[in-house]
Amino acid sequence: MTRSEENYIKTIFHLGGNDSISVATNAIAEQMETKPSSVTDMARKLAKKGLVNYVKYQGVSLTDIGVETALSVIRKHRLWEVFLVKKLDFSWDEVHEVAEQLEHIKSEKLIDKIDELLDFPKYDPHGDPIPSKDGKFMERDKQLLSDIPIKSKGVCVGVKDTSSTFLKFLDKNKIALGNTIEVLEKEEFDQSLHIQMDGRELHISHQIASNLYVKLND
Amino acid sequence: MTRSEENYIKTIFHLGGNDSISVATNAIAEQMETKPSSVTDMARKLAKKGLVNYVKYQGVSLTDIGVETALSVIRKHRLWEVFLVKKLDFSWDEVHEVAEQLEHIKSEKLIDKIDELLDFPKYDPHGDPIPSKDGKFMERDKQLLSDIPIKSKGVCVGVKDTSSTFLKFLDKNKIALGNTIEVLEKEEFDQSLHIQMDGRELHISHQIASNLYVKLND
DNA sequence: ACCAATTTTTAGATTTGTCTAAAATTAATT
DNA sequence: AATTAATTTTAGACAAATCTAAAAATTGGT
Repeated sequence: MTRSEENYIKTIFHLGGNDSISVATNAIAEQMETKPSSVTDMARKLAKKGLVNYVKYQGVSLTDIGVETALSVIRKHRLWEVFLVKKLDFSWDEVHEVAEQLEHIKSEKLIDKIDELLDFPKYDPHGDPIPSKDGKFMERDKQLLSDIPIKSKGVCVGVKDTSSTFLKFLDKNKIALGNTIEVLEKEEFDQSLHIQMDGRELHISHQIASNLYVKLND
Repeated sequence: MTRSEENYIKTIFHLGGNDSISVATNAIAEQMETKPSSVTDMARKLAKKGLVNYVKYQGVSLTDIGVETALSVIRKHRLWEVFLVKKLDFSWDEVHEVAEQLEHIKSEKLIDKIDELLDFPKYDPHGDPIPSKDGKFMERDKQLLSDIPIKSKGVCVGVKDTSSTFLKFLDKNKIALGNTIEVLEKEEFDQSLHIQMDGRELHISHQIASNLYVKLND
């Protein structure tokens, strides 16, 4: 597995989801900031290796081995992110780039030891689940803050947008994973929300609410 | 800097030393297990980038910038080795391969934080000095065990051969860096040594003694 | 100083991953 | 259903890093 192959597999997984729905050449190209013709070439190559199903003009889907490979890379990416935040005091908006490099390091022992050092974390700094060594992968029961009814209470468990600008905005407003949230009121006009977060009242736009994941209290 | 360029620079440094003596194309090729013609190509490329001095048929030497680059890669390599041993319980014969990969990760913040996490170590697990952030690099005052006079006392501070077989041999015989050493007797016939190491007496061959570095007591 | 052996370079080919521009296919619209 | 629009593939080219085989330069020995 070359670095490039791993990146394609990862992208196909992110676009096609766990069930490995067929993904369009163009979509892959756009996501990876490359050209559709390059994607076609790689699709052929990965198909020959048995990592994807590829039929001309009908997009690409991951095989079982492809999914396994994707999960292994994603596991590494997310574990490194946790490492950077927990052990080296990186902030959550700085980890992505570096993890993009570290995820390609080839050593099973290394990543297992990192996992152990971190005490087997279940989620990365953005709230995304970390696949286990054997590729199990528990998507948390969560909803967008913008989708939950008024008066409901929950805990902030993830972000949808992981861009540095958004994450820094959250930091500035002391919105962090683990914070409790109650929706007090919803403005009909612009869908903005009045919420209570860890005690203090806050007014947030729909834009923000639709990029924050909440786990409702049971 | 591509990974390949960094590996060439590192090899030229190791062969040419700090003072950047001119290194033969063939020597580089042999060390890197590649072909001389490939080295020639890379020599041109690195010369154009200002990292080496290269004159046809007269070998390659590092420029100041080349030395700086080499030290930066070596610093990363050795810090990662310390990390693997101290934080992840790798043994000293397992670290090289993985460090070969990790040394190419591009993030100044990452390596500085690793340095800090390890409390700014001065030496790697094999006793080799770790260059500082600004490229300072203190070679320890040390001698081969095979070269020091009878009755002299010192501390084991490094290994010359870092092969897995040698390191495992040392482990098996409980020879470790930091152990005290006194040379009791030298066998004229085969240059083998009777030594005292951390209290117990040991008989070691010339082969072994000529791959162990000792710092004499003052 | 010459010849032979060694080292180094050149020339041309290969692989991987990428690109552009043109052709082929599929999808959408009237 | 025919034509236009969008997507996807093909064909051919390129850069990086490597290789082989042949040519050129250097070195060593006498």
